[in-house]
Parts: sequence; C-alpha cells; structure tokens
Amino acid sequence: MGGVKTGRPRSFDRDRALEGAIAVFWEHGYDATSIAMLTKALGIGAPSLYAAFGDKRALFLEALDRYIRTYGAFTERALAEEPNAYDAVERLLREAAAAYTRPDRPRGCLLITAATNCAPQSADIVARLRGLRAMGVRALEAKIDAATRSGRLPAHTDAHVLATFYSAVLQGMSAQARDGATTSDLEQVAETALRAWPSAADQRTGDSGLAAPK
Amino acid sequence: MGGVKTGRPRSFDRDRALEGAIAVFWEHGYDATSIAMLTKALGIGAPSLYAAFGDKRALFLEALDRYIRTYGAFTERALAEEPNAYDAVERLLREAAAAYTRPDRPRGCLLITAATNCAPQSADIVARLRGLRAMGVRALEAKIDAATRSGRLPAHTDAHVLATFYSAVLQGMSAQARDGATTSDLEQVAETALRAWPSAADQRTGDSGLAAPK
DNA sequence: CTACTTTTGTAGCGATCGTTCGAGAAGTAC
DNA sequence: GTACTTCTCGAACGATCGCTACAAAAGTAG
Repeated sequence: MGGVKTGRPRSFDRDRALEGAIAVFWEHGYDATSIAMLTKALGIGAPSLYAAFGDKRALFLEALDRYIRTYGAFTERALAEEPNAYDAVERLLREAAAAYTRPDRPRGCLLITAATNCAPQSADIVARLRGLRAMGVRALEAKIDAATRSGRLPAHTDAHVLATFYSAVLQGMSAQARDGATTSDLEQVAETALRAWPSAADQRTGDSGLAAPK
Repeated sequence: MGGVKTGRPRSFDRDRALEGAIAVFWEHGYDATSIAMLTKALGIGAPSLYAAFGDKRALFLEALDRYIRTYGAFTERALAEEPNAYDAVERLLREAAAAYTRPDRPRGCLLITAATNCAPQSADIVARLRGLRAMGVRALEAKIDAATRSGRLPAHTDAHVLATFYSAVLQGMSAQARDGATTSDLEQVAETALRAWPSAADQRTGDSGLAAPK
C-alpha cells in the first residue's frame, strides 16, 4: 500500500475544486446548479469532475459535508463551547449574522437554502438537508433543556418551542441576508430575537393567548 | 366591442388552471417547475397553456399576482385593518402560522420560497420577488413608525430593525413550515417572537451590546 | 351549408440537462 | 527505451428543457 500513485497526475487541486463547488451550490442551490456552471467555475472539464467526485449528487453531498465542517461549524461550536445556553444562542446568532453576510462568500446558509426549490427527482437531497436541519433544532433543544433542568431557565420553559423559534430566526436571517440585509441589520435582528429569551421575571399569568402590551 | 367571442371555445377553466399553476409553483418554485409538470397537473396540453398564459415566465408572474391577492392577502389586511401596530403584527404572525401549514395547500409562502434556487437566467424573477418582499418590510416598518410617532411605542424604537426582525420571523416560519412544523409549532414561534416587542418597561440601559440575563 | 376564428393534440424544434466514450497526453515502474 | 496507469479533452449520448408549427377539431357568423 505505497503512497505513490501511478498514472497521469490530476491537473487541479481537488480541495480547491471542492471549495469552488461549495461556492456555486451555495449561491444557486442544488437543482439550479448545472454541470456546465461547475466545470466553468472550477476550470476543469466534465470528465475530470466526474472522475474526481462521481456524479453531481455525490459532489453536492461531499460539498455539503465540507461546508458543515467548515463554514457552518460555528453553530456546533457555539453550542459545544458555551456552557450557558443563553450565551450559546447569543453567540450562535451573532456569528450567524457575520457568517451570512460575508462579502467574500455567498449570502445566507447553504444548509438552509440550497434545496428549497427542487424537482421531484431531487427529493432525496431535500430530505437529507431537512434531516440535517432537524438535527440542528434537536441539538439546540437539548442545550435549552439542559439549562432548564439545571435551573438556569424557568422550570416552565418549553425547550422545543424555544429551539424552533431560534431555528426559525436563523432561517429568517439567512433569507434576509439573501435579500440584501447588512451585517448590522442581522446583528440587530439577533439582538431583538434575544429579547424573547425567557427569564424568571417574565412569566406570563395566563397561558391561553399572546401577551398583549398596549 | 361585443362580448361574444368566435372561434373554438377553450376546453378548460382558465382560473382553475391558474390555481393549479399556483399550487405547482408554490410547491416546487419557479425554476424547478417544468412545463411538463404544469401541463400534467392542469390536464391541458402545452399549446393550450402557451395560448392562455404566454410563456412560463408570464404564467408565473400571473400566478404570483393572484397568489398575493388571495393566499397572501392576509398580510396586507393585518396591517390595514388593525389600528394598533402590535395587534397588526400579532395577527400577521398568527394568520401566517395557519396559512403556512394548511393541509390543503403547499407549505410555507410562495413569495418567500419560490425563487430561492434559481439559474442566472431567472435572475429577473428573483429580483421581482425580492422587491415584493422588500415592499412588505417597508409596509411593516411604516406601520411601526406610525405607532412610534403616535406614542404607542417607545420613542427610541427602531422601526427598521423591528420590521426586519418580524420579516425574518415570517421567513423563518415559512421555512419551518416546509420543514414539517405544525400549526401549533408556528403559533408558539409567533408567540415567542412577540415577546421581543418593545415596551416602555424594557428599555435597555446601555446600547452597546446584547441584553444578557444570566 | 360555407366562411372564419380560435383551440386542440401531435409531433418536433433547437438548446441544455447530466453523463460517458474514446483517443491522446502525462505521469510512474521497470 | 517499453509497459502500464490515470487523467484530460473533444465529442456525443439519450433525456429533458421551454416552446412552437401544423393540421384537425369545434365553435360562431352569415
């Protein structure tokens, strides 16, 4: 099992090509990205692409995997590295505001946006991204649930609702980023969303309706 | 200018066909919807479709216009019919929770989702929907601004930030609906989002960072 | 009925889709 | 050098894309 490979060496950097593929899929999504767009963006021929990555589906899945471990890794890091659930969510939203509006990258989140408009034949891709997003919601929910059980959140806190809310905020921030919102806009969206964080002082008396400040 | 038209009469109901087109575009978005999917769903041939609506682009724009005046009209109604800005936003979010999860319709919002993944040649469609969404944000911002000027909101209220926030929440709710969230889930997301509504009691002391309840 | 108008279904247009074949290029192994 | 392996390039595969020419069908007008 020697490390030296025989045959004609690849003329391009596979990692760089994968980065390029991430960029195109990030910008246009799975279905709307054609092989022609990819070969043009990566500067390689179609046979080279297929030899290196398999087919379009496999290339997307590999790009997605790399995206999650790099550009999207801040989400897992925030939950893992911040002991306090509030700090984790604050950091999550703050870093998302920056990540979704970086001038050197496509806007928004690939995991959120890349498979929104898909033909029925790409249903498996849609399902895969949906599943990954659901994992994110569950991770957030677990973080909130742990904080509630350790007494750092009111006992009546509904972790599922709160996790769904902040996931929706993230998805909304991604959409707003794509619509042209600035980093500052998103930071203030994040700040506003954090006002909904439960505290011991804001327990509502009834549970039938929405709180209605006049 | 007589009302009676000569020639072979149309074999299908144009309005019903337009409704069907709305459903398909709503479900799959603009680019991922093919003419074959439309003709199959509407039960008509391609030439009939082109004779009645022009081309795919024109059909989508007409479907979009009808969508906004019917399924999506609740947003404008909430802002127009509720004098109080808070009541308007509460109603907006509540009705969105229901509208985005109706079992007899595609999930989410067509205006939000239908042009997320598009090829470069559909950039005009993307821009059009973006513009319409921006109009929605501005309408919400105007409503909040009016409430602030009339003293029903704290004077320091940033209408732009608040409008961007609740627009992001709507977009997030649409995404969550597509990801399988229930009506109840979205109602609770709406309820949570309303906790961020500004009140006279919650004026922050500093303005440098995020509020940080421990 | 005939003349006219519009819609219908079939069939196919050129373009692009994702994908692959086959020949030559570019490397290592001996 | 020759043998072998792998990659690159141009070309093209069948399928589908949005769209339309054409002729038969189905109505009104006289």
